Amino acid sequence: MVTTKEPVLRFSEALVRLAHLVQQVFGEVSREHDLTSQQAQLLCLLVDGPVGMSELTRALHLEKSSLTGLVDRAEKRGLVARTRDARDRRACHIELTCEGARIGVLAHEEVARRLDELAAELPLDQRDLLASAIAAILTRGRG
Amino acid sequence: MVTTKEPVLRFSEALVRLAHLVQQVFGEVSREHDLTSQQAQLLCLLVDGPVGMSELTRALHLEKSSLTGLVDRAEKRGLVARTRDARDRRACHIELTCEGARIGVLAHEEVARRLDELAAELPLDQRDLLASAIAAILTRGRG
DNA sequence: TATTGTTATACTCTATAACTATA
DNA sequence: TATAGTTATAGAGTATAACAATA
Repeated sequence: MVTTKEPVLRFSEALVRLAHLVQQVFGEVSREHDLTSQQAQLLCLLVDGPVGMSELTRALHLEKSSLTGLVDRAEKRGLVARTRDARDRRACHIELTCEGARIGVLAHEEVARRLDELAAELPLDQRDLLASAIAAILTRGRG
Repeated sequence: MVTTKEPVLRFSEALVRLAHLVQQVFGEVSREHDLTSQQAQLLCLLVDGPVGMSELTRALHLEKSSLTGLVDRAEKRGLVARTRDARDRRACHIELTCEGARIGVLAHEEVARRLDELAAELPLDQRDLLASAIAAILTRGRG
Protein backbone atom coordinates (compact mmCIF):
# COMPACT_ATOMS: atom_id res chain seq x y z
CA MET A 1 0.00 0.00 0.00
CA VAL A 2 1.40 3.39 -0.97
CA THR A 3 1.30 5.94 1.80
CA THR A 4 1.22 9.72 1.52
CA LYS A 5 4.54 9.99 3.30
CA GLU A 6 6.80 9.57 0.29
CA PRO A 7 8.71 12.68 -0.72
CA VAL A 8 6.91 14.85 -3.24
CA LEU A 9 10.09 16.13 -4.81
CA ARG A 10 13.42 14.61 -5.54
CA PHE A 11 15.88 16.07 -3.07
CA SER A 12 18.01 17.88 -5.63
CA GLU A 13 14.92 19.28 -7.31
CA ALA A 14 13.72 20.67 -3.99
CA LEU A 15 17.08 22.34 -3.43
CA VAL A 16 17.10 23.94 -6.86
CA ARG A 17 13.61 25.34 -6.49
CA LEU A 18 14.33 26.58 -3.01
CA ALA A 19 17.45 28.33 -4.27
CA HIS A 20 15.44 30.05 -6.98
CA LEU A 21 12.89 31.21 -4.45
CA VAL A 22 15.56 32.62 -2.17
CA GLN A 23 17.26 34.29 -5.09
CA GLN A 24 13.99 35.85 -6.09
CA VAL A 25 13.29 37.20 -2.62
CA PHE A 26 16.81 38.55 -2.47
CA GLY A 27 16.41 40.20 -5.86
CA GLU A 28 13.05 41.74 -5.01
CA VAL A 29 14.27 43.23 -1.76
CA SER A 30 17.41 44.53 -3.43
CA ARG A 31 15.43 46.30 -6.10
CA GLU A 32 13.18 47.87 -3.53
CA HIS A 33 16.27 49.46 -2.04
CA ASP A 34 17.63 50.43 -5.45
CA LEU A 35 20.39 47.84 -5.31
CA THR A 36 21.34 44.98 -7.56
CA SER A 37 21.50 41.54 -5.93
CA GLN A 38 25.28 41.65 -6.18
CA GLN A 39 25.52 45.02 -4.51
CA ALA A 40 23.25 43.86 -1.70
CA GLN A 41 25.38 40.76 -1.26
CA LEU A 42 28.48 42.92 -1.09
CA LEU A 43 26.95 45.19 1.55
CA CYS A 44 25.91 42.18 3.64
CA LEU A 45 29.48 40.90 3.59
CA LEU A 46 30.77 44.18 4.93
CA VAL A 47 28.43 44.76 7.86
CA ASP A 48 30.89 43.26 10.35
CA GLY A 49 33.71 45.56 9.27
CA PRO A 50 36.10 46.27 6.37
CA VAL A 51 37.25 43.35 4.21
CA GLY A 52 40.15 43.13 1.77
CA MET A 53 39.65 42.67 -1.96
CA SER A 54 41.28 39.25 -2.02
CA GLU A 55 39.06 37.96 0.73
CA LEU A 56 36.03 39.37 -1.06
CA THR A 57 36.89 37.57 -4.30
CA ARG A 58 36.95 34.32 -2.33
CA ALA A 59 33.72 35.02 -0.50
CA LEU A 60 31.89 36.07 -3.66
CA HIS A 61 33.57 33.57 -6.00
CA LEU A 62 34.51 36.34 -8.40
CA GLU A 63 37.59 37.12 -10.46
CA LYS A 64 39.49 40.07 -9.10
CA SER A 65 38.69 42.22 -12.11
CA SER A 66 34.99 41.51 -11.69
CA LEU A 67 35.22 42.61 -8.09
CA THR A 68 37.02 45.79 -9.08
CA GLY A 69 34.05 46.71 -11.25
CA LEU A 70 31.51 45.80 -8.59
CA VAL A 71 33.32 47.91 -5.99
CA ASP A 72 33.75 50.75 -8.50
CA ARG A 73 30.03 50.96 -9.09
CA ALA A 74 29.18 50.62 -5.39
CA GLU A 75 31.69 53.34 -4.60
CA LYS A 76 30.28 55.61 -7.28
CA ARG A 77 26.89 55.19 -5.63
CA GLY A 78 28.33 56.15 -2.28
CA LEU A 79 27.74 52.74 -0.68
CA VAL A 80 31.34 51.72 0.04
CA ALA A 81 34.79 53.28 0.24
CA ARG A 82 38.30 51.99 -0.42
CA THR A 83 40.99 52.48 2.22
CA ARG A 84 44.66 51.69 1.67
CA ASP A 85 46.33 49.08 3.85
CA ALA A 86 49.07 50.84 5.79
CA ARG A 87 51.27 47.76 6.05
CA ASP A 88 50.93 46.44 2.49
CA ARG A 89 50.50 49.35 0.17
CA ARG A 90 49.36 47.16 -2.71
CA ALA A 91 46.29 46.04 -0.78
CA CYS A 92 43.13 47.86 0.16
CA HIS A 93 40.13 47.33 2.38
CA ILE A 94 36.54 47.97 1.45
CA GLU A 95 34.28 49.47 4.07
CA LEU A 96 30.69 50.61 4.19
CA THR A 97 29.77 54.27 4.14
CA CYS A 98 27.05 55.37 6.55
CA GLU A 99 24.56 55.19 3.72
CA GLY A 100 25.82 51.75 2.65
CA ALA A 101 25.52 50.46 6.19
CA ARG A 102 22.03 51.86 6.56
CA ILE A 103 20.75 50.31 3.34
CA GLY A 104 22.65 47.09 3.89
CA VAL A 105 21.11 46.50 7.29
CA LEU A 106 17.64 47.37 6.05
CA ALA A 107 17.91 45.00 3.10
CA HIS A 108 19.36 42.21 5.20
CA GLU A 109 16.59 42.49 7.77
CA GLU A 110 13.90 42.53 5.13
CA VAL A 111 15.28 39.43 3.41
CA ALA A 112 15.47 37.63 6.73
CA ARG A 113 11.94 38.67 7.61
CA ARG A 114 10.49 37.39 4.35
CA LEU A 115 12.36 34.12 4.48
CA ASP A 116 11.39 33.48 8.08
CA GLU A 117 7.82 34.25 7.10
CA LEU A 118 7.97 31.57 4.43
CA ALA A 119 8.65 29.00 7.11
CA ALA A 120 6.13 30.39 9.54
CA GLU A 121 3.81 27.43 9.12
CA LEU A 122 6.44 24.89 9.99
CA PRO A 123 6.51 23.97 13.66
CA LEU A 124 9.47 25.54 15.42
CA ASP A 125 11.23 22.27 16.14
CA GLN A 126 11.00 21.27 12.52
CA ARG A 127 12.36 24.64 11.49
CA ASP A 128 15.36 24.17 13.75
CA LEU A 129 15.81 20.68 12.41
CA LEU A 130 15.76 22.07 8.90
CA ALA A 131 18.34 24.72 9.80
CA SER A 132 20.57 22.05 11.34
CA ALA A 133 20.26 19.81 8.32
CA ILE A 134 21.13 22.71 6.04
CA ALA A 135 24.09 23.55 8.27
CA ALA A 136 25.32 19.97 7.88
CA ILE A 137 25.03 20.22 4.12
CA LEU A 138 26.84 23.54 4.09
CA THR A 139 29.84 22.28 6.03
CA ARG A 140 30.08 19.43 3.55
CA GLY A 141 29.71 21.75 0.56
CA ARG A 142 32.33 24.30 1.58
CA GLY A 143 33.10 25.26 5.14
CA MET B 1 21.98 23.68 31.06
CA VAL B 2 22.55 24.50 27.42
CA THR B 3 22.34 21.51 25.13
CA THR B 4 24.01 21.06 21.77
CA LYS B 5 20.63 20.90 20.06
CA GLU B 6 20.12 24.60 19.50
CA PRO B 7 20.27 25.74 15.89
CA VAL B 8 23.68 26.85 14.71
CA LEU B 9 22.29 29.23 12.15
CA ARG B 10 19.32 31.47 12.04
CA PHE B 11 16.82 29.92 9.68
CA SER B 12 16.92 32.66 7.07
CA GLU B 13 20.70 32.71 7.16
CA ALA B 14 20.77 28.99 6.46
CA LEU B 15 18.46 29.44 3.50
CA VAL B 16 20.56 32.20 2.01
CA ARG B 17 23.78 30.23 2.31
CA LEU B 18 22.15 27.13 0.91
CA ALA B 19 20.88 29.10 -2.04
CA HIS B 20 24.36 30.42 -2.74
CA LEU B 21 25.77 26.92 -2.64
CA VAL B 22 23.15 25.63 -5.05
CA GLN B 23 23.70 28.59 -7.33
CA GLN B 24 27.40 27.90 -7.30
CA VAL B 25 26.97 24.24 -8.19
CA PHE B 26 24.57 25.21 -10.95
CA GLY B 27 27.02 27.76 -12.29
CA GLU B 28 29.98 25.37 -12.21
CA VAL B 29 28.13 22.64 -14.05
CA SER B 30 26.82 25.11 -16.60
CA ARG B 31 30.30 26.38 -17.35
CA GLU B 32 31.60 22.86 -17.77
CA HIS B 33 29.05 22.44 -20.53
CA ASP B 34 29.83 25.84 -22.01
CA LEU B 35 26.55 27.32 -20.90
CA THR B 36 25.65 30.27 -18.75
CA SER B 37 23.46 29.55 -15.72
CA GLN B 38 20.55 31.23 -17.46
CA GLN B 39 20.94 29.18 -20.59
CA ALA B 40 21.09 25.98 -18.54
CA GLN B 41 17.98 27.05 -16.68
CA LEU B 42 16.22 27.69 -19.97
CA LEU B 43 17.18 24.28 -21.34
CA CYS B 44 15.93 22.60 -18.17
CA LEU B 45 12.56 24.31 -18.55
CA LEU B 46 12.20 22.96 -22.08
CA VAL B 47 13.01 19.29 -21.54
CA ASP B 48 9.34 18.33 -21.28
CA GLY B 49 8.46 19.96 -24.58
CA PRO B 50 8.07 23.37 -26.27
CA VAL B 51 6.97 26.33 -24.16
CA GLY B 52 5.62 29.71 -25.24
CA MET B 53 7.49 32.95 -24.62
CA SER B 54 4.86 34.33 -22.26
CA GLU B 55 4.95 31.24 -20.12
CA LEU B 56 8.74 31.37 -20.07
CA THR B 57 8.77 34.96 -18.84
CA ARG B 58 6.59 33.88 -15.93
CA ALA B 59 8.67 30.81 -15.14
CA LEU B 60 11.95 32.72 -15.31
CA HIS B 61 10.64 35.96 -13.82
CA LEU B 62 12.03 37.94 -16.72
CA GLU B 63 10.76 40.86 -18.76
CA LYS B 64 9.76 39.80 -22.25
CA SER B 65 12.57 41.78 -23.86
CA SER B 66 15.11 40.06 -21.60
CA LEU B 67 13.76 36.72 -22.67
CA THR B 68 13.97 37.70 -26.33
CA GLY B 69 17.70 38.26 -25.87
CA LEU B 70 18.22 35.06 -23.93
CA VAL B 71 16.43 33.03 -26.60
CA ASP B 72 18.30 34.88 -29.36
CA ARG B 73 21.65 33.88 -27.95
CA ALA B 74 20.56 30.31 -27.24
CA GLU B 75 19.23 30.06 -30.77
CA LYS B 76 22.46 31.44 -32.23
CA ARG B 77 24.29 28.69 -30.37
CA GLY B 78 22.01 26.06 -31.83
CA LEU B 79 20.45 25.10 -28.49
CA VAL B 80 16.84 26.08 -29.13
CA ALA B 81 14.56 26.97 -32.03
CA ARG B 82 11.53 29.22 -32.41
CA THR B 83 8.38 27.83 -34.01
CA ARG B 84 5.36 29.93 -34.90
CA ASP B 85 2.03 29.14 -33.27
CA ALA B 86 -0.39 28.16 -36.05
CA ARG B 87 -3.47 29.40 -34.21
CA ASP B 88 -2.12 32.70 -32.88
CA ARG B 89 0.39 34.05 -35.32
CA ARG B 90 1.74 36.60 -32.86
CA ALA B 91 2.92 33.87 -30.52
CA CYS B 92 5.76 31.41 -30.79
CA HIS B 93 7.00 28.35 -29.00
CA ILE B 94 10.56 27.64 -28.00
CA GLU B 95 11.81 24.09 -28.38
CA LEU B 96 15.09 22.32 -27.82
CA THR B 97 17.27 21.29 -30.71
CA CYS B 98 18.82 17.82 -30.51
CA GLU B 99 22.02 19.39 -29.27
CA GLY B 100 20.14 21.52 -26.76
CA ALA B 101 18.31 18.50 -25.41
CA ARG B 102 21.52 16.50 -25.15
CA ILE B 103 23.39 19.19 -23.23
CA GLY B 104 20.34 20.10 -21.15
CA VAL B 105 19.86 16.56 -19.93
CA LEU B 106 23.55 16.13 -19.19
CA ALA B 107 23.74 19.35 -17.20
CA HIS B 108 20.55 18.61 -15.31
CA GLU B 109 21.75 15.15 -14.32
CA GLU B 110 25.11 16.44 -13.21
CA VAL B 111 23.56 19.14 -11.04
CA ALA B 112 21.23 16.60 -9.46
CA ARG B 113 24.10 14.22 -8.84
CA ARG B 114 26.24 16.83 -7.10
CA LEU B 115 23.40 18.12 -4.96
CA ASP B 116 22.35 14.63 -3.91
CA GLU B 117 25.96 13.98 -3.06
CA LEU B 118 26.00 16.97 -0.75
CA ALA B 119 23.25 15.38 1.30
CA ALA B 120 24.75 11.92 1.23
CA GLU B 121 25.72 12.04 4.88
CA LEU B 122 22.24 12.83 6.07
CA PRO B 123 20.22 9.77 6.98
CA LEU B 124 17.63 8.99 4.33
CA ASP B 125 14.65 9.75 6.53
CA GLN B 126 16.07 13.14 7.42
CA ARG B 127 16.69 13.82 3.76
CA ASP B 128 13.08 13.04 2.94
CA LEU B 129 11.97 15.20 5.82
CA LEU B 130 14.09 18.01 4.49
CA ALA B 131 12.62 17.62 1.01
CA SER B 132 9.10 17.64 2.45
CA ALA B 133 9.79 20.72 4.54
CA ILE B 134 11.20 22.48 1.52
CA ALA B 135 8.17 21.45 -0.51
CA ALA B 136 5.93 23.00 2.15
CA ILE B 137 7.93 26.22 1.99
CA LEU B 138 7.78 26.27 -1.78
CA THR B 139 4.00 25.94 -1.94
CA ARG B 140 3.77 28.84 0.47
CA GLY B 141 6.28 30.90 -1.48
CA ARG B 142 4.71 30.50 -4.90
CA GLY B 143 2.98 27.36 -6.09
C1' DT C 1 -7.89 48.22 -28.13
C1' DA C 2 -5.28 44.60 -26.11
C1' DT C 3 -1.75 41.18 -26.53
C1' DT C 4 2.65 38.91 -28.28
C1' DG C 5 6.90 39.55 -29.20
C1' DT C 6 10.96 42.49 -31.05
C1' DT C 7 14.04 46.57 -31.32
C1' DA C 8 16.68 50.36 -29.34
C1' DT C 9 19.18 51.79 -25.59
C1' DA C 10 21.60 51.87 -21.32
C1' DC C 11 23.43 49.56 -17.37
C1' DT C 12 25.28 45.84 -14.67
C1' DC C 13 27.87 41.66 -14.23
C1' DT C 14 31.46 38.64 -15.55
C1' DA C 15 35.74 36.66 -17.50
C1' DT C 16 40.43 36.80 -19.86
C1' DA C 17 44.58 39.03 -20.70
C1' DA C 18 47.75 42.62 -20.10
C1' DC C 19 49.34 45.96 -17.02
C1' DT C 20 51.13 48.84 -12.64
C1' DA C 21 52.81 49.11 -8.18
C1' DT C 22 54.48 46.99 -4.28
C1' DA C 23 56.56 43.04 -1.77
C1' DT D 1 59.66 36.84 -9.06
C1' DA D 2 55.27 36.86 -6.88
C1' DT D 3 51.21 39.21 -5.25
C1' DA D 4 47.30 42.89 -4.99
C1' DG D 5 44.69 45.30 -7.60
C1' DT D 6 43.41 47.94 -12.07
C1' DT D 7 42.57 48.62 -17.03
C1' DA D 8 41.06 47.14 -21.57
C1' DT D 9 37.98 44.53 -23.94
C1' DA D 10 34.24 41.56 -25.06
C1' DG D 11 30.12 39.19 -24.24
C1' DA D 12 26.05 38.00 -21.46
C1' DG D 13 22.04 39.39 -18.71
C1' DT D 14 18.55 42.69 -17.48
C1' DA D 15 15.12 46.55 -17.57
C1' DT D 16 12.43 50.48 -19.72
C1' DA D 17 10.30 52.45 -23.53
C1' DA D 18 8.82 52.48 -28.13
C1' DC D 19 7.38 49.69 -31.84
C1' DA D 20 5.16 46.03 -35.26
C1' DA D 21 2.01 42.49 -36.11
C1' DT D 22 -1.87 40.04 -34.92
C1' DA D 23 -6.15 39.25 -32.23
